[in-house]
Amino acid sequence: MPGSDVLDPTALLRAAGLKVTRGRVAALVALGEHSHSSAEQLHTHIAAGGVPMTLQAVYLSLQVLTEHGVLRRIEPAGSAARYELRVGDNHHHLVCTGCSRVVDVDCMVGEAPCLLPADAHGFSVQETELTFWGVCPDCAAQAATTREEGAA
Amino acid sequence: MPGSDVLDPTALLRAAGLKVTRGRVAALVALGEHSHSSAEQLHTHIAAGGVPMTLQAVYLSLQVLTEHGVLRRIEPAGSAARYELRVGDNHHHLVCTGCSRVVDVDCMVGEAPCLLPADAHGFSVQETELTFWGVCPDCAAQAATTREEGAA
DNA sequence: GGAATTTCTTGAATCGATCAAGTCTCCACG
DNA sequence: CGTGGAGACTTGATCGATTCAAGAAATTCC
Ligand SMILES: [Mn+2]
Ligand SMILES: [Mn+2]
Ligand SMILES: [Zn+2]
Ligand SMILES: [Zn+2]
Repeated sequence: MPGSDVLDPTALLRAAGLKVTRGRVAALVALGEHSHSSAEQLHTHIAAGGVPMTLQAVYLSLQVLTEHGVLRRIEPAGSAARYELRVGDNHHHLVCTGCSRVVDVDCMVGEAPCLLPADAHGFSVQETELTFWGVCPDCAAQAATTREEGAA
Repeated sequence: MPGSDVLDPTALLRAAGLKVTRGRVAALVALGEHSHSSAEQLHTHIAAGGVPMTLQAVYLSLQVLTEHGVLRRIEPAGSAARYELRVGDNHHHLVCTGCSRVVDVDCMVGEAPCLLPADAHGFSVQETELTFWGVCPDCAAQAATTREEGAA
């Protein structure tokens, strides 16, 4: 079924004017399968896929891809930077305070920027970063189990 | 004029059940005068105020004060953690992409949490963190000057 | 004022990320 | 095809922010 592939790494790289290399392709594929992963997580996934690649090479690829707008980099407080392929769509993130899992949250108000401060203090606001912190279902279940065990 | 003091470090510490020490008082006073400062900036301010205190001691004090809810700690992406005395009022921050300066932004919708995601994905949302990124007046002026010089 | 508790100092270590120099790969051109 | 040169990748060092650990000093409560 041609065209059913969600991601064409080669096309993405060519469109960005970047060389098509094994490492970059591997990084893009890994990100397509594991969005919001850290550099180390991606390195692990890439290695598991059979592509030999240094962690530093992963960092380099992610840096270049981010600089060229192919990737988006987010830095939730208290955890390593995460990367994703969704760029330029003004979506937001929900971060679990237990396991640092990150999931996408669409903007609830409309187009970008979906929110502006009441008083900008003379700043020219270019980006509205909205991060929700909470506990994901898995962590909530785990906490419930732990409480039961403690009470028993 | 008794009572005109904006901050009583000793009372704050006692209320939190913490020992009143020179270092903690110095940290609170410095924060009162320089909100949203980093640990190193606070250390510099404290030293300038004539109080001998190690950078590590500043980190320890900030950690304890944050754990006890006396301080709030924020971690803007790409810069060191900042601290402030405004706790529990659900206000937000405006960060300059040029100099990392941080200023307060009051919530524009109402009480906490002033915003909730359209789809919480099963998470129990506990905190809504909203960060605006932009360029502050000083940096904008500086950029304008630089451009003029470049054009001249 | 003195003992017990905690905080502070000194120094090392950690984590995530970046830098630097040399080697290897991609790809445009012959 | 075959090759040359820009630019990726590897290896190893380095960095900044923060934390950890053990002993010395300070604070609190009697
Ligand atoms: Mn996302
Ligand atoms: Mn603030
Ligand atoms: Zn979780
Ligand atoms: Zn600025």
